Formats: sequence, structure tokens, C-alpha cells
Amino acid sequence: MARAKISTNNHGPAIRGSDPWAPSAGKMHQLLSEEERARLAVLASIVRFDKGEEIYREGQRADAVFNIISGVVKAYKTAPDRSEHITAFLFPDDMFGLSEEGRYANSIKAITPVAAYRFPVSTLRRRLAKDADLEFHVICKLIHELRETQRHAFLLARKRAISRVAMFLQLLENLRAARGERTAEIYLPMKRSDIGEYLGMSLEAVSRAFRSLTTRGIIRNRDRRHLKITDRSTFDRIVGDTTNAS
Amino acid sequence: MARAKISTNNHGPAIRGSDPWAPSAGKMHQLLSEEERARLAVLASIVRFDKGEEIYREGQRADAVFNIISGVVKAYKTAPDRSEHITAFLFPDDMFGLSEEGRYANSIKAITPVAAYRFPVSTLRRRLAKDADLEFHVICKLIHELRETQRHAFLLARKRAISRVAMFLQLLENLRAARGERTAEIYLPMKRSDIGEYLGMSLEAVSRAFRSLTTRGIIRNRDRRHLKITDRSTFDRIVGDTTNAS
DNA sequence: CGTATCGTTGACAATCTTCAACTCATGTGG
DNA sequence: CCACATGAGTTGAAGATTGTCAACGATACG
Repeated sequence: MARAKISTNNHGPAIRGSDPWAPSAGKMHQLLSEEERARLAVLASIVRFDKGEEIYREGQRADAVFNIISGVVKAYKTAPDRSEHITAFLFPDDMFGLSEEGRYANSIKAITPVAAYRFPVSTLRRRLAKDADLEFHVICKLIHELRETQRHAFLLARKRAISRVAMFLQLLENLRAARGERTAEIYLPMKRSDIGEYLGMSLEAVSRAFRSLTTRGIIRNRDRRHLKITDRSTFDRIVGDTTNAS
Repeated sequence: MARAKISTNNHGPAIRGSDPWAPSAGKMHQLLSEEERARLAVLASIVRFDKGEEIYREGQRADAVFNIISGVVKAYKTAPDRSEHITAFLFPDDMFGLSEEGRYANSIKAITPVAAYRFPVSTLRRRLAKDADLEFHVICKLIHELRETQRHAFLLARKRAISRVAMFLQLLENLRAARGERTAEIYLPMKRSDIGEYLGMSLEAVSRAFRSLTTRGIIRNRDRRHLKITDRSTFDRIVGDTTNAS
């Protein structure tokens, strides 16, 4: 049953991060002890979602918090004119379902099949109140997420489309590195329009940016969702570029 | 001594926010009890900074956390090519100095004269470990900051310059409303170039956006740093606009 | 094997950046 | 108290990148 597919050993909920006050060389490790994971497992149920399924919608009463076991979800906000803005892609060991004023702050949709732990808010909160260590770990994770979101904003401030796409690829790469999976290849679980909505640009611009990177020999793609960086120095120069001129 | 200038009564450190799991109608209140504030005050020293003074720089060892008493600071990251990106403007009752791997994640500079509480990290951490209530309040504040940062990213995803500026004004307006100060006027403590670096556009574009809003009768400015919104419905339409066409 | 979705490419209009000159505000020193 | 220097803010013109619309090609799944 417990296949290798499940990245986390099935010992219970897992949150990956790092103590913000301790050096860790970019690596993220498991913040919860075996004991904590076991204690938390009791509070949670396991839920599964199909690819494309909406898990909850922005504005709904927030009655549960989730912790991803496997799969990828996107968190997004819908503007008044129905356009979507993706605020984050979430991977195994990430949490979602944190609320604002008792309601979910964004909608969540599975972009691959997803398995997750589901914690009723009231239960979780009682547990938090009793467990200072767990609270501290939640603080670590939140600070980590805050940094991620700041990086997203930093990315969105880039003026050139290619810079944004390159920085996005770097983000995905670092994500894998941080969890110890070292592959030369970058995998894109999401579609072009999702990338566009995350990067604040049209999906056509995303497509063109990819083609430009490929043509210039900076990346090389095996198929539309697997690629690797072939010219690291030029790649890094593009990532660092903040101008609008070529 | 305790002048009206100091927005927070001088009862000690203050963090404003709201319990994410309880409805609060957009209002933020003081998360700390008088007792907690008094206990925290013992751990802190009060520091002052001149307008324009750099408080710390990205990458420095993070040895203290700050809590603003009065004034405004900007948090920013410097790109390899020396260009700046402002990640946040921070106001009284906000915190800064949270680190990543033991080092500050961004630089901080005062944009008005600033007074703040300064907590040595080690002291604060010891206190946190002992006080589950305080930890919970920190969690509330962090979730709140996470939302703010998401809003920033949401703003940066707007394609039109006017939309970004309008949304920025709305942000400042909500900020005041949330802390109960109701003024019809919006005050801009920062300069145009700071706004540009926060909005991811050139300062000229900021200037032009302001002029466009003024010309169209949507805002009216008393001077360069005080304005009010005179045509709310058009204003809201511009904020909601995600397209790039006129 | 067909259909729906995803992805690519092209052309044109439009907005924004850049560079540059100019005005306004502030503050310091003689 | 005024002059001058410095930083902040505005405006103009030209060039470039991206959005939009639209058609076409590729892929995945039933």
C-alpha cells in the first residue's frame, strides 16, 4: 500500500520548513517530531481529490485546515470580472486553509490528484493552545510561507516576461533542492494558463518566453512539462535582470 | 510627556491584528492584553531613528526583532543590479526583523522619524517558549502579514498602471480604517520613487497615473502627499479592472 | 478514433519604460 | 533673509514589450 509515490513516510501530518533563527543552508527539514506527527494524526482524517477538483472556494466558512500528503494544488483569488490570480502553488508537506475572519481567503483547486490530511479548525485550535512546541513550529512554517509570498511579489515586480518565467523556473528548482530531491530536470505540473495567472501575464507571453529561452539555448525541453537549464550563466543573468530594455 | 503623537498608549509593545478564525468586520484590534504588554516591555529597549536612516541591511545577522511605536519604515530587497524592490511599508504596531536562516531577509529604512521597541532574539524566544498565548498572538499577526503580502502580489499582477496605483490608495485607506482612524483624506508618507518600487513600475508612471486620476476628477489632491477620492464608483471600477485595454 | 482542452504562433494596437529637460520644494549658509 | 544647491516631482517624445484577437497545431482522454 505505502508506495514510493507518497513522498512523506506515512507517519502522520508533516510540515517542512526551517527554524528562521537557525542557519540551514537552504535545506528544509521536517519540523514535527515522530511523536507530534502521531498525536496530530489522531485529529485528522485523510481526504482525496481528483485532478481539477475544487477543494473549497474563497469566502466559504473556514472549518478545516489541510496538510498535503501528495499532489499539487493551486490557491487563487477571483477578481470581480471573473479573472483568476494564482497566489501560490502548494506541494506535499504544505498547509492550506488558513482563514481571514473565519472565512477562506482564497479558493483551492487540485491540479493533480491530491491526498491530504484534514483537520477540523476547532480541534486543531484546542491542540495548539495546549502545545507550545507545536505552536512554535507553526510559526516557523508561517514565516517560511511569508518569505515565499514575498518572493512571489518580488517576481511579479520584474518588468520583462522572460525574467519572470526564468525566476519562476528557479523557484521550482529551489523547491526541489530544498526538499532534497535533486534532479537536473524541472517538472511543471501546471498548465501554461496557470503559470500566466501566477506570473501576472498572458498565457501567450508565457509560451513565447519559453520559446525564446529554448531558441537561445538557455533551456532544453524534453516535452512540454519537463525541461532543464542548459546555460546557467545566461539564465542567471536573465533572472537578475530588472530592466525593460533588451 | 505622553503626547497625542504616539498613536499607541505607552503601555508597552503592541501588535494589531485579528484572530483569523473569528469574524471582525475588517477592524483590527490589539492582540495583546495589558498584562502581556507590560511583561514584554521589560524585555525591550526603545530605539529611535531619523528619517532616511537605515535600520538594518538584508543578510546581516538577525539579532533583534522590532515593534514600531511611531513612524513608518520601508522593507526592501536589493537586486543584483542595485535596483530596489519594496516588499512592504510598515506602520505603528507592526513588527519587523523576522529572519530567514538567522539573517535578515530584507533591509529596513525609516521614511519618517521612527520610534520602536527592540527585542533581542534570544530573550524573545525564551519568552515565546514559555507563553502559549503569546505564541498564538504571534501566529495571528503572521497570518495577517501573509494576507497583506498576498494582497501586494495581487496588486502587482494588475496589468494597468492606474489600477495598481488605485489599488495602492485603497490599501492605504483600508489600513487607516482597520485601525479606526477615519479620515476622508489619504496621506502618503513615502515619495513617488518608493511607490514605484512598491508597485513595480517607474516613478514617472506613478506620477502620470496620479495626474490621470486627478484630471479625470477621480481624486483631488490638497498637496502632493494628501488626497481624497472624489468619484468612488469610477475609482472602484478602476481598482477592479484587470484588463490592459482602456 | 474523435473531441475537448491545451499550447503555439502571427499581426496590430497600446501601454509602459527610458532618457531628458524642466519645475517645484526644502534646507543650509552666508 | 535671500541665494543657491539638492532632492523630489512633472512632463514630453521615442522605442519596445506585452496584451489582445484569431487561427492553427498538438495532446490527452473517453
